[in-house]
Amino acid sequence: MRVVVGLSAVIMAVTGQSPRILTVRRSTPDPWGSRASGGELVEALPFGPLDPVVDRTLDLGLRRWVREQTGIELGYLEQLYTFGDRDRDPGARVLSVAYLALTRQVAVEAPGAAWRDLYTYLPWEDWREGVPGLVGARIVPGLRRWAQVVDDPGVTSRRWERVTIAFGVDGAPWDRNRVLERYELLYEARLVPEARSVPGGQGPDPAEGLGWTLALDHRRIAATALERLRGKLGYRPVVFEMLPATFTLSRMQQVVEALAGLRLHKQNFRRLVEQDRLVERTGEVETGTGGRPAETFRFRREVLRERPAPGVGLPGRRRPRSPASG
Amino acid sequence: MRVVVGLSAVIMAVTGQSPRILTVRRSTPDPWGSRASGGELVEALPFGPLDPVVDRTLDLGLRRWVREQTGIELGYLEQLYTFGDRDRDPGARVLSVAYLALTRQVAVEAPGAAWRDLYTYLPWEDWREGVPGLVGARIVPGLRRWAQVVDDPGVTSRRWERVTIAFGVDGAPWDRNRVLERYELLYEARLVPEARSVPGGQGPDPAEGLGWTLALDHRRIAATALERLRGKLGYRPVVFEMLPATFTLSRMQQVVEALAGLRLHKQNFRRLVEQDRLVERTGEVETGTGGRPAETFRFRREVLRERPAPGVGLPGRRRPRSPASG
DNA sequence: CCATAAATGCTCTGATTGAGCATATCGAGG
DNA sequence: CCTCGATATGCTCAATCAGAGCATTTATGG
Repeated sequence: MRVVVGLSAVIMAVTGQSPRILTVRRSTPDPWGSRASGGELVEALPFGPLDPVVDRTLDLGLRRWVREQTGIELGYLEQLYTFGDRDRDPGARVLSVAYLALTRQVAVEAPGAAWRDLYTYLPWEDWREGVPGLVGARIVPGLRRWAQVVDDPGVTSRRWERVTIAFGVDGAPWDRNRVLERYELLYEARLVPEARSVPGGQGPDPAEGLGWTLALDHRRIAATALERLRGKLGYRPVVFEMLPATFTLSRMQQVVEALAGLRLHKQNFRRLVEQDRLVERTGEVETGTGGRPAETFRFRREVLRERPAPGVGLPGRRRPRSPASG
Repeated sequence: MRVVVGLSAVIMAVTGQSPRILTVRRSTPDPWGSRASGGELVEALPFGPLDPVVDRTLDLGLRRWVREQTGIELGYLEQLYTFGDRDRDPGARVLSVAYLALTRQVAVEAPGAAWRDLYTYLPWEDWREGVPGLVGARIVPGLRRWAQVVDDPGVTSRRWERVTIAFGVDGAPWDRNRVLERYELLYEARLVPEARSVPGGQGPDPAEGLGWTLALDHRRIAATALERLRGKLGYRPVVFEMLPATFTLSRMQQVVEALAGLRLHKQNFRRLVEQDRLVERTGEVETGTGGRPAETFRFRREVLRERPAPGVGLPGRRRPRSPASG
């Protein structure tokens, strides 16, 4: 059996309050073929083949076809994970090396390409307005059922433990970084059918499906990307890849909140980034924000030489204060 | 050009004070061929092909051939990175998916296989006895030269900035997690020739080489593994994968120190893991340690449901106290 | 001029970290 | 039996930090 290697990209930006990813439309049965194959069109992450002769490195290969397909010249790029389950794509053994790219949002002229709100696909990850309704309404019940349908009590309890840890049930805290674990639980419990199991799969899923689907296992790739990015926010200055050269602290906070999926205390956020000397004032102000004009800042590169792990300092490193009951 | 996919494994354990990795001997020119190819023998990470028909997932494929080749049944396993530079292996386009496996040390009977101290290959990463001598003696001078040989002052300053950040020069702090960055700098500066550039490459490098070499880019893979593991120590209970079911806190500290490459304050270490309820007492003691008997502990699984990111809490999150001069 | 909306400044308190001093307990040697 | 050396384990102190909330400044729109 022949092995085919492809490269997929999660290209992320933040517009307004939304974390966005770039998607394209591809035909269902043969995502490798061109639009001619006549199948149904589904939304997918941009992906392309590795050219083993031309592309000196995997990174360069990805940059090449992203440029060719969308006109975007990628900046920050990082390898995420290589997916290669045998039944991923029936027919051939497809290995797909997934990448995460961060960018300021740019217009894309490619046909079929669009920036979509990431939480459209992973709605349970957005806690900015509090616990998302569907966690209590559908996810937890669904997962409880999944844990309980098996006869073996050992399996049930192992499954349920995973649920509590991943979704913060039963007094466990919500860990914003366990994005992939959550996705995989939902997948195992068949609450988020991947596209191959839902031939029609476009738009919000019928009946049981949660969130919108993407082709193949692309939603899993998106989850991997979000997990990586959330983790990295805290110890590498990646936010700045998604901000213009100068920006207000409010804007910066907005971007962080969009990615972390939670609200932050404004004054503390400001104190942290200033005290950590992650940014410096430009001296300019930005007016017209509806209130007092905001000073603008820029990333202070020198921080890289001053602190070991410069990042934005999100909450949650703290031990929960002694719980009432053990 | 045909693409070949292989799987390599960094199998780690800690014996005594040493973090070890499992290595095998392979013939130089054709690492894929069997021992018959007659070339020189070099040390390499264990690796094997992906069987696209048999192996349902990449993980399972790796577990399969590790079992077949070494008899080891792997436990904790995590994908690290996929290496695929074109000139990685002259001749074919080789894609190698690298994995990190953690284990308690076990005897391996496979011929040519051996447990080696990881710091044999990356000696500058071990700060347990203070700054390793070769950092000041050879690395920093070598990198300074590398930064300065170019004419373009922009290049020089960018190179030097990378050096200061990666190696903690010029007042910058040493960041134990930037393992890969350090390796890549040394590689670019040709201070750690990879095996293909050193046909004889076994044993401590002659003249300029730092540390022992491994076949191909396997030393880079080992660096990637160490970086990942050091990072994860702090927020996932991975140490326990490398400890027996019950252990003393001193032993646990020893393992953490071996991996993190630094010494920890004993009383604080103990306070942290106990206070974080990462472990619980077994009630037993272990005698014969040369002093007061040590109580033994076991991993407290429930911590996963109590804290968002349970790990061992290494130093370094704190801001450096106001430096004498800005 | 007044109300509203942001942006920014500051304070308070409990936790948490980094260091160091002090005590307990075992084995070996006299 | 007593002392010493080696660990293990307990506890305290001060500096720093995180989480919350109150207060002030400066725009814009009646």
